[in-house]
This record gives sequence, C-alpha cells and structure tokens, in this order.
Amino acid sequence: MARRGTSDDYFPGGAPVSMADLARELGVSTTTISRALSDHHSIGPATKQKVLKLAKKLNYQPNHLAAALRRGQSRLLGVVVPYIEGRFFASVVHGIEQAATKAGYSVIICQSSEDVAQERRNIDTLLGAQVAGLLVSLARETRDFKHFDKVRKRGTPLVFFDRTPAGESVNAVVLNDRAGGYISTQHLLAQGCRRVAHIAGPRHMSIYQGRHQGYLDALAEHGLPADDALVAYSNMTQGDGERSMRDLLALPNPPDAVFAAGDSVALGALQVLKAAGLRVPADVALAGFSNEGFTLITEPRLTSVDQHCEEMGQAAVRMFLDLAADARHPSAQRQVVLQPELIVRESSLRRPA
Amino acid sequence: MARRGTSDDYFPGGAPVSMADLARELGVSTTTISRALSDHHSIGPATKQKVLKLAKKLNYQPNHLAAALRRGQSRLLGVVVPYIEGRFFASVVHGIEQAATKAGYSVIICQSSEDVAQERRNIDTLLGAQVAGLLVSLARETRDFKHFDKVRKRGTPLVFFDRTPAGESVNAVVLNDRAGGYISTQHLLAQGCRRVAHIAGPRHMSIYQGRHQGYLDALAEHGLPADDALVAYSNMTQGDGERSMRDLLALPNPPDAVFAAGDSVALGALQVLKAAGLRVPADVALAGFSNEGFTLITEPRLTSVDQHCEEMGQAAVRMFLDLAADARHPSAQRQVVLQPELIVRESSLRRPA
DNA sequence: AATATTTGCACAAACGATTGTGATTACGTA
DNA sequence: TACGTAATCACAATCGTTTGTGCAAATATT
Repeated sequence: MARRGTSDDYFPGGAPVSMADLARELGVSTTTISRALSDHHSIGPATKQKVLKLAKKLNYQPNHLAAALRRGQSRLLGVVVPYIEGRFFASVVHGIEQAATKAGYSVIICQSSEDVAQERRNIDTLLGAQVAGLLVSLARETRDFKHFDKVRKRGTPLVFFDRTPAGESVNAVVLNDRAGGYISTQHLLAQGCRRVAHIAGPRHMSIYQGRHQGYLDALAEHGLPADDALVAYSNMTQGDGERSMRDLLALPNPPDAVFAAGDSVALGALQVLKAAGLRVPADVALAGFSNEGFTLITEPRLTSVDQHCEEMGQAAVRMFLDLAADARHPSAQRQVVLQPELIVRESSLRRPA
Repeated sequence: MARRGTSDDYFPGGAPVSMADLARELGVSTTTISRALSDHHSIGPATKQKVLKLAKKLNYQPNHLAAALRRGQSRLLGVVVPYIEGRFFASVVHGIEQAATKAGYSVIICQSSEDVAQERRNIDTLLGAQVAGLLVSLARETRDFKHFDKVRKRGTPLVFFDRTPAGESVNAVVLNDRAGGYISTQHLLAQGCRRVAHIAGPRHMSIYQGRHQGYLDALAEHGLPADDALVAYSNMTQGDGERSMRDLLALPNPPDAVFAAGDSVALGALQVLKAAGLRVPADVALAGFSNEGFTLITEPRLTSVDQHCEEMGQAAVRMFLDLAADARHPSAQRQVVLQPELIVRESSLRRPA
C-alpha cells in the first residue's frame, strides 16, 4: 500500500482513521471505541465523551463494510423497479430514499426493464451485496416467482409494492386499485355518461384486475349492464391506447366515456379522439390513472387517479423496518393498502362543480 | 446464530456457503478456492474445474462485502443527481446502470434535491459505503466544492457529468451546450425569424452559459445584434418560463422566436403564448432544450435539443473505469464532450422541409 | 544425474468492526 | 472487615475474502 503514509492523502495517517487508531490515541481498546460510539451502557460517560470528541476531531468515518461483514448484513436496501422514468416509480423511489435515509439505510436501485431475466439478475446482484432488505415491484411479464424463494429462505426481509405476485402470500404495500377504478368510473357516471368503456391492462396483473373490478362495481351500483364489448385489453402503452380507442370508436354503439387503466394509454386514446374530431369531454369524457406529470399538459388536461406514490415508498420502508425489527415472525404477512385520490380535470368535467 | 443449522434455511448448511465450505469439501485451502474462482494462473486447470463445478453445485454466492473489506474498495458505484424525475436524469442513470452492470458494478443512487447540504450528506454516505467511484451531477445551488476534496484526497475516482463545477479542473463528461445553443438558434434564424429571444438559466451554471453563448454565436454569424432586452434569466421552472415570456411580450418590440434553455421553461412560454392568442410557430417560433418526453405532447409539439442522455451515462462509467484502471495518474484530467442533436418539431417549423 | 526452473498449492496475516466472556476496580451493605 | 453487586473496560474470536510468501513436487536444462 503505497498510499499509506503519503502526505498527499486527506487522512492524516494516510488512510481513513479506524477504530484502532482512535483506540491507540486514547490508550483504550477498540472494544471501548466501538461501544462508546454505539452508546453501549457498559462504557462510562467520561470515556464516551472523550471518544466522541476524538472521533470528531480526527474525522473518523465508520467502515460500514466491516460492520456489515461482522453482523452479516449491511445497511443497504435493495430496490427493484420495472423502470424509473415517469412520475410513478420515480416518486415511489424518492419516497423510499427519504424514509431509508432517515432510518440510516442507503438505497441501491435496479431496473428490470420489464424483463424477468433481468429481474432475476437484479435479485442475485442485490443479495450478493448483502442487502438488509429487498423492495420489489415486479416486471410486467413476471408470473413465476421461484427466484424469490432464495430471498425468503435466506431470511432477507422482502416487501413488494404496487406490482405484487398474484396469488402468493407476501408482504406488500399496494394501492386500493379497486377503489381507484370505482371512484373514477363513478365520477364519469356522475357526469352523465352512460356508456362508459374501460381500457384495461394485462389480465394477469392484480393491479389491473383491481381497477377493472372497481369499474364493474361502479357500473353495477348504477344498475348498468357490464358490456364486454366496452372493455379493451391493452399492454398499457400509448400505442395500445390508440388501437384500443379506435376499436371502441368502431363499435356500433360507441362509448360516451372512457376509463383508462393508465395515463399513457389514456393519452393515446385522447389523441385518437381528437383526430376523429370528437370533443373531449363533450362527446367522450376521459379519465386516466397514475396522475403522471403530463396530465397537466394535454389539452384538455387529463383527469386521473393519484396513487400517493411517495407515501407508498415510505410505507414500504416502514414495513421493511418492522420486518427487520422482529425477525422472530418472518412469516407473518403484512399488508398496507393505500387509498387513491381522484384528481378531476377538464377531460372529464362536463358539469362544472 | 440460531439460523445456522436450521433446516428451514435455503442453503444446505443453514447459511450461505462460503469459500471455506468449498475448501473443506474439496480438501484444499481457501486460497485455492479464491484463486480458482478468479482464474489465477497459479492454480491448475484440473483444480479450477473441480472448484467451479462444486461452486455451481452448491450455489456458491461470493460475499462481496468481505472481498470489498479486504481490498479496501467495493464494486459499488455511487451516483448523485439533483433529482431523478424527468427524462434527462432518469435516462442518464439508466445508461449508467447498464454500463456499470456490464462492468460488474452495482449502482447506488442518491438525490440531492438541488440542495447542497443534502449533496454533502450523500457524498458522506457513499464514501461510508466504500464506493469504488463517484459519479456526480451538481445541485443547482452548489458553488462551493470543498466537500469533494474529501473524495479526491481519499483517492476515490470522481467523475462529474452534465453539471460540473465551474472553474475547477475535474474529470467530466458534458454536452457541448454551446453547440446546442447554436444549432437551435441557427435553426430558428433559418426559419426566417429575426428577433430571436433567449430564456436563459442561472448565470453561474456552465451548461447555461454554454447555451447562451451558442445563441450569441448564431446571432453573430447572421450579423444580428445581441439585444440584452431579448435575454431573460430564469430558474428553469415552468413558472419562470411563463414570467419570462410575459416580460418578453411586453417589450416594445417583442421577439418572433424564442430559444429556451430548457423544455419546462419552454412549456411555460408556450402556454403564455397560446393564452395571448399568438400562433406558434407562425407568430412566434419556439425551441426548448433536453428533449423531454412531454415535448411530444404539447400542441404544437416542441422542437428541442437531444442530449443523448444514455450515452452520457455510459461515457461517465467508461471514464470511471479508465480512472480506476490506472490509478497511477489520478491527476490527469479527462473530458468527454458529447454532441447535441436538434430535434425539429412543429413549434419552430415555419417552412416545411 | 545434478541443478535450475516452473507449476500448484497451503500458511497465515491482514481488512475493520462487533460481541460474549471475563477481569478489575469501586462502591455499597451487613 | 468481609462480601456481594455494579460499573468499566480488555481479550480474543469472528465475519469471508484476498494475497505475499514459502514449500514441495514436477518438469526442464545442462
């Protein structure tokens, strides 16, 4: 190590000061240093003060790696999301970061790019980094969850958010998507619409099932029939939204309102509607889902359902902390369900409030 | 450790299998295991095969923490960005992640939220995690760079991207903002505009200085005077764009084109223009910067300058790898300058190509 | 055949922090 | 005075890898 001792280095000794350095300086053992810094009861107040003071003076920076190695787990939190662009996941991640930092954890973010294989690699990478916990939102195509057995059996706390494995009992924080679908559709009906269509997401994903179900709930409540022809399944892209909307417009009896399961898909629908010369919301009212940033830019601005993204991230971290706190009940399933909020804008507002 | 040995565990032995386990099984030393796995020349091919095979069979997962501790640096790359929402930084981060993963590094992402104090905390956190390198884009308000001395003197490779410390000699990958400002303004002039205004960013940030300078270059080339009244300084928000545009419209001789230093600010300008009953681009042509996603949504769609974000991320990682490779020349300054690309859309297109 | 060289592997000491156990001192009470 | 208790701190092992050095056997050189 040529670095050690060179005067060009920041640290006086030529290397980061360690507990051993503090110990030598103070004529005590590293045990005392370690315990003083972690406020252990077996260290006298006078000693603690001395240690703290010297640590500050020498600018001691704890080596988390060593600590992590010793106790078998780091202060790192692994996060896997499908992608990070767009408001939703970016905000969730932001919430995660805030809460994690506050609790003394750092966050490693991986993107699966909606690819299961990549998701598997991410999990491996994160486990390899000895993360203290894993916060995961599944890739769209993930239907097989074997790669999470590794995590569970290793004892690493695992929390899913938003996109959770269907039919598995896991720790999760999710939105009440059904309520979201309901309030959105209910709102469209309250605007006087009577043929409300739904552009749905992939059938196998629980969040889209929920939104669809909420849509059906609202129709039922109003005594309206559930017309299968009014439901278009999509893959949630803008292009899908365009295709779906064209299909719906081609119907013998086209809809007078559309509840889209996502904002991108709603955007596609909006563009087709405008291209077709239809007025929104006068001819067709439109509502999306997620409250993306661009809902404020479209003309008309897009009614959407806010998911309280940052809150979701914070809740996920809280759940992880709970899990980590009592590792005695690793099998207890925890669930947090957040309530959605309807943001009404011009795309659906026929009757000014 | 109650976990060790319980049959409920994933790993046969009740704990992750270590090199020691492999060594015991094969009757060799951990040295051999370590060297076999890293393909060291001093291990015979036969032994290597045996080790590799057993490692696969027992599903050996290296403990990166231990390795990092031993060699004094991890396979983690620290990234600090002002924020992660919006296309630009999200894409850069994506590029970073791709390149880093390919090189066997994991990425820790921190957001400074445009706050210097938070930026300082981030740096400390990342150094505490023993990152192998640091990739940083500065917070808007950062003008004092003392917190990076710590990094430099510790010998941790440091690469800035996009937002770099003005007047300091550092490793950086940046966009040729001057060229970006030039091609954008030049394009507006080519459309026949003669009074081109500029909504600029904070004066102290090099990227905005560059865009401004490029704007001036183009004017000069066309023999047009640089009218100070036509330059509005902003803080790059949408609201700033609205204010600036109003100011420009209030001029005795208002502009017939606007080159905005960012898309958000351009969006604000666009909305003011439309509210004022002016046609874009017929009355006022408009161009933004960054090629954000929403430039495709506005009406008319917004001309902008693409920064090749992912490329920037990849370049930053490459530079880090270079730096890490020959730590002998830690002081050699490296610079990569990416070329911008003008994306012409309806907001500036007066003469169809 | 004797010596020089290479090949293949083991020993053991790190890296820096944590922690169960035990030793020492000081204080209190009987 | 004698003994129990509490308060303080040190010893030493440990987490899993890496790596300089050393030793033996195998191969090559003369």
